[in-house]
Amino acid sequence: MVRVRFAPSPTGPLHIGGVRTALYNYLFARQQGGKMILRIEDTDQTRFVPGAEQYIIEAFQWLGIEFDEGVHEGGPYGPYRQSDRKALYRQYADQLLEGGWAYYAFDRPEALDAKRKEYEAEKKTFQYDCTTRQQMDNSLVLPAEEVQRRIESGEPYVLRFKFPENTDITVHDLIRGDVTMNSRLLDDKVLFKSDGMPTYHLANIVDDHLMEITHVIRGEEWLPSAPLHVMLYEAFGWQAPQFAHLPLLLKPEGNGKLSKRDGDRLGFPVFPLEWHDPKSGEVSSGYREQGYLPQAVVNMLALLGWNPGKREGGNGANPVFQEMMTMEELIRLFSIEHISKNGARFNLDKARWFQHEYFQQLGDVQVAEMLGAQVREHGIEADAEYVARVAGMMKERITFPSELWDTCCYFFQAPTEYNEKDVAKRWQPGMPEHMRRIVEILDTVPFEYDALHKAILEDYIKAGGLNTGAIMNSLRLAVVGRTVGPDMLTLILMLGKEETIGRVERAVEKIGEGSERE
RNA sequence: GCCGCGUUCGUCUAGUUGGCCCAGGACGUAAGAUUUUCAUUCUUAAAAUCGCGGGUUCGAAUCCCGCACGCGGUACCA
Repeated sequence: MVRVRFAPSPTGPLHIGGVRTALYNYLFARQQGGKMILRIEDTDQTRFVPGAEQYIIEAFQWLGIEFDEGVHEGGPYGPYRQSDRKALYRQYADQLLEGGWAYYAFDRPEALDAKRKEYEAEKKTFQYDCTTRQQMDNSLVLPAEEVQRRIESGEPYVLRFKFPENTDITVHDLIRGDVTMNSRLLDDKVLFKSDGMPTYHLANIVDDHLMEITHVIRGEEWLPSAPLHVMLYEAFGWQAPQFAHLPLLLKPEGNGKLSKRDGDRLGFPVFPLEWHDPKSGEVSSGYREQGYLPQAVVNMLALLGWNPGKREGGNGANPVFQEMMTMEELIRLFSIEHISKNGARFNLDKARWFQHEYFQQLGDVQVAEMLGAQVREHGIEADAEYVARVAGMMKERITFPSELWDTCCYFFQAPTEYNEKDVAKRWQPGMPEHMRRIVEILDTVPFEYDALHKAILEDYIKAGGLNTGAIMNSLRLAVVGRTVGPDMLTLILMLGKEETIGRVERAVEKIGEGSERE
């Protein structure tokens, strides 16, 4: 039975890189018929941010990434928050101590800092490892009685992992193959802190084992510490899970991994949900609040570092690839083998494209409801059936729900001003007279498409040798206030005879001869 | 510095056992068609000497070696 976990630490909002990691875990678990677990890794009490855990849960609910077990779901392997598991870790640390895999270290943080500075001055880097631990203040060099005395007197200490001196440690990674590092280059990581909490490394391994995790799918930033984890499993005599280290998500331009700063600077969210920082009061934008559909975010993220391979039925010489995929399809098509090894650069244009595609897939009823709500927000009472017709007609030009009102507003209210550039370009001398003639036509000809088309486009414009673009765009300007929008006659029919005539007359009055304005 | 990972169109990528690849798709870009306008839609185009340099081979994006560059790690943070 496959069991995977997503294990964030509640130090702030969830980054979309983290969302992608969780998504891949989820897709894999679902496809394999396994379980997906949410574990909160809050062993660093100093970095705890209130609200972060709740934010994480809410984000996944919005995205449609479901957990089978976890802080919010409960489950047979709980508790799922490491601070609630605190009492559990010490015995495992002791087990390591007994087996000679760990030792007490009394060095104070200040002493270690000083040591690092000292090395730095000589352009070297200090590392607490097999080459230096003999010179440090620990149970490897101190007499047993002295160690005992210091512990009993309450002197603070940490427990460090004791790496064997010169052995190659190989991590088998599902994405990268075998990665080998020599233990002499690895430092004796702290496993148990002086505050009585384990560090990530210890807690993570203990919990993964206890929770019977079979596959660890996590970010590439963990690859350098994977040998430590492998050694830890060996020290405990436990079977290690399979590892898969995901490529990083890179910023859209320049170098480095995607950060909060980039989002703010380049104008796109790096968080699924809007986040209000409780300490600084700073607000960071979220995909949800910007109007992105969760399906679009999921689809876009899934393809950043993974692809489904060739589409079934595509011909060999010119393969076609599928990009639009529902969560169900992603689950069916997902495979660790198709995860790429190199970092993926985040692309805002592609994200917007997905959003447009998914917005088009929304049902007409749903779009009508969105539009209806915005109409009401502007204090306008409109017939539901009319709103639905407008929504159906305008949907294809919309990417974000927030654009709905702006692109459809003239269906519900007459323009109060006329776009200056459009006036300058289209409202040529003599235009008021043409508009008056069109008002006449509107008033006398049967108010239906074919009749209006014949009377305006053919009899008046074409037969009169007039410029279609100039007249029709001026008419549009008069009716909607700018020169964008759907077919003019359809629009007129939607608005009704009186409303249209009223708008044209008002425009003539307000714009006048146009060219003489100001 | 040291260790590790990576390197195919501007971006995401296909390419899994070397020949069907003078490298395919998508986004973006450009042009055209459609429309009275904008958007949509459709068609077409430009766009990678497969990081560089050597090898192996009849034949390499695909195998080997070296180099360069980028990224990650190097905390009593995760």
